[in-house]
Amino acid sequence: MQFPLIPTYHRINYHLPQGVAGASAHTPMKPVADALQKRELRLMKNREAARECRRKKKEYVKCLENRVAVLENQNKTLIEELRTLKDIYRHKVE
DNA sequence: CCCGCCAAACGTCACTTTCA
DNA sequence: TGAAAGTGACGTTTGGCGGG
Repeated sequence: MQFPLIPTYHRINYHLPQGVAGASAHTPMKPVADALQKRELRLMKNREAARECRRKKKEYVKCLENRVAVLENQNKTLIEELRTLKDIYRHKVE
């Protein structure tokens, strides 16, 4: 994979809100600063959201794995029990 | 040491879902 | 219905480990 010189998400004007990225010398710079600040806030929130999302997913997967382990044990026990009962039955009919 | 490789964690974007 | 939160996908970074 090619390593981009400047990753897209580090480019200053990347995906600024509509009508802001191309601010010319004639337009005041404040809206640009506001938009940048807004973008930074959005990125920060999303960063944290992504972390939380991964944490929850990891926890969920761990729960599922625990459940699998429990069910596998139950299954083993039941198979063993069935074997025992079959043995008892066989001895009775003999 | 210094690589190359791998897995896990990360940041961002784009899209979806939720909720006031 | 629009803003905010949640999440899948993708590319990047990081840290550990074995082999030369």
